[in-house]
Amino acid sequence: MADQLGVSKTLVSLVLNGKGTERGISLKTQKRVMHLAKKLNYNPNQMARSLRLGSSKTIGLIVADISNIFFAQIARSIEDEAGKFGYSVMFMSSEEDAERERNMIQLLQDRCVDGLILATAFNERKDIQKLKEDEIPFVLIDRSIAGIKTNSVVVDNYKGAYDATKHLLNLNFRRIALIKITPDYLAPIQQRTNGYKDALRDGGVPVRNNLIREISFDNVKAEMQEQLKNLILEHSVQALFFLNNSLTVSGLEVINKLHLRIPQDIALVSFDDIDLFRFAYPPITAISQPLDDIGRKAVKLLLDDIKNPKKTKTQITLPVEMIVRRSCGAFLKRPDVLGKTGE
Amino acid sequence: MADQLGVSKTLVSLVLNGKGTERGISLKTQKRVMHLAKKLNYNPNQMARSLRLGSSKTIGLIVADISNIFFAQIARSIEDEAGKFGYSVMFMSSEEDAERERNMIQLLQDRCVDGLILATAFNERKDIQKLKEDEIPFVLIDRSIAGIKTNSVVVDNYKGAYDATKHLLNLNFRRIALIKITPDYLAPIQQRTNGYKDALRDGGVPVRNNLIREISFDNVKAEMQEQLKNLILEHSVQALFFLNNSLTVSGLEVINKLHLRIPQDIALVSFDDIDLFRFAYPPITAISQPLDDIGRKAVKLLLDDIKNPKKTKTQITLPVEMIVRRSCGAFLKRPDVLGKTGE
DNA sequence: CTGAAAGCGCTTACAG
DNA sequence: CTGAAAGCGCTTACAG
Repeated sequence: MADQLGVSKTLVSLVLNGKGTERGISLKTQKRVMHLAKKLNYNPNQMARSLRLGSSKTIGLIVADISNIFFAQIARSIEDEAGKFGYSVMFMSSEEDAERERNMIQLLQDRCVDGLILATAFNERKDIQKLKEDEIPFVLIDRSIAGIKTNSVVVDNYKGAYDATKHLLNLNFRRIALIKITPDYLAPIQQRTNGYKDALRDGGVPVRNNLIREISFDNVKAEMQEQLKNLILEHSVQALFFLNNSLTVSGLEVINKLHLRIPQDIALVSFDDIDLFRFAYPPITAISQPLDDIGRKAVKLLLDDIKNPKKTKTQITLPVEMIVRRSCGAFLKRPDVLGKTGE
Repeated sequence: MADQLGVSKTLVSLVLNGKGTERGISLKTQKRVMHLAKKLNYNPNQMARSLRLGSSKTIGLIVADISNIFFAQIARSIEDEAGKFGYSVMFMSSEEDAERERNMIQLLQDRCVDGLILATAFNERKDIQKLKEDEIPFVLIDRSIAGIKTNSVVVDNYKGAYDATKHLLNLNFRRIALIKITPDYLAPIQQRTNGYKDALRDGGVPVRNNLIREISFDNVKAEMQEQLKNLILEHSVQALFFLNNSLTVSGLEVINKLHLRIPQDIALVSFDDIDLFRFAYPPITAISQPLDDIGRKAVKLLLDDIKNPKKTKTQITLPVEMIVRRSCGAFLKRPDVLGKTGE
């Protein structure tokens, strides 16, 4: 510590925290302190600081899998936005496992994060309720939990799915399968499923439950193959609606392996758009989400909440956009396609 | 604190840290402590612990951009491996900016990380030298720094680039351009460039410096368009070798826009393989890197170094693999292609 | 077998 | 205008 100056650490601390003038410390002394601090490249130990202040200037981020481009991109914007306000971020991947997530939250709390951003795998209110009771600031992204008021920034899943399904319907597809991921209690999955069902009904097409399939998060490859084979070969499905990007990628793989042509043999739409879909053959029609915005808004909400824990929580729903490419034959509309897909 | 038991916090601390028996605390007391700890869901404050112990069980990760799938995947495996040993990871994106990176290292040090994993943007030995002097454990990934012994895990860039170029040569391409990113002082870029040059020379093709182009990290889109146009239209380039995945993606975009066919009008190879390339049309031939292995090995090296700072540093070079797909016409070898590409 | 005390490096209420 | 002291929540050397 800089008692090389013959002053107390109190004084140094005061000056370094910008409370110099406020506390009436002579400008001369302030200058001296600042100067030496710079020269010594002195930075206060954040650990000690945090311990004293009870705030670590760190936020925790838990997502299903940081290597999924969807979350990676959100993580990037969170890091960026948080950084502007002097916050660092610690990330963890829950792998859609609630128990793992519980541990991670504990870990993060032990590390005294000031707040949490969660794409939570929790289905029950209980866990979230606990967070509220513990009064740790947090905001839910991507997935909200029904029946409990929290900060959240999600996307209009219902509309996205409705639009995607309607798009398929407009192109005269009738046998449209839905491929979702388990755990399927997650809000977005349910909302998307509802959008699909309602669009079907509104289009006069009955919802067939055997065209709705679930694939588990940790065994996508094997199950996808099985399900698609069954769906396409035995249930004459004409179009596929995948509920997230990894599902679509994996589906694409299987379709290739089966030597099926898109959209002639099978059409498809993806919820969640990634670079790959622009370059795939053919380019994939997808519902695109405003990832940067999700991250940015989440940080804003969180920092507000940290500063002002008593304020009422706010729910943000961001719009999605359908990017029509060629995986449904939208730009083709050749009679043979139409003929084939009509029922 | 659990003085509900009528014992001292010394005792509690001892028991919780597994030093109970070693210190001869009665099993009965130990049980009682453990029990209450569980019941109260008591977890020691890591902040205080770290302050006392001088170790935070946290590692810092700095990469150019966490949203690049290349780094995201490495981050995932780092998180995973580190987690197994009770370490959490804090990440930051340097955007290839050395000054930014310097700040981040400082930030991370202030936060008392136990060690650093860096895909560094530094070109000078100086910065790395400083890390060594400060005796903060670290390991370099993806990029090593010439002339200084540090822990590092990188990939055989020279061989990857050599193979890719030779592959192109074997298919009778002669006018092969190299697209790299600036800053181009980064070791991998240089090594890859050398691999390209040597393969050319060994194949009896002179190295033409005007076929080697640089694109800056923060302005890829605009520059790519300009460079490719010039290269293809004015320098009759037949094949493109992109030095990383974002370059390739951006290149693909421009090629599409120019309505050029791959590989008939222009062939290409990418260093670094991503999902997209399997599904692109046509699928892209690429040099694939063992991402998980990079992350895992980096963590191992780092934890070793933390435990044993005096040990000599170790350099790991992992092999790469060329995945031949169809962007060079490898599977076609139609006479017209061969004829067209011969010089 | 168990506990009182010191100290990790800060910040801030209090006193002068 | 400046400083001594307490305290954030731990761990550990020391004493009994």
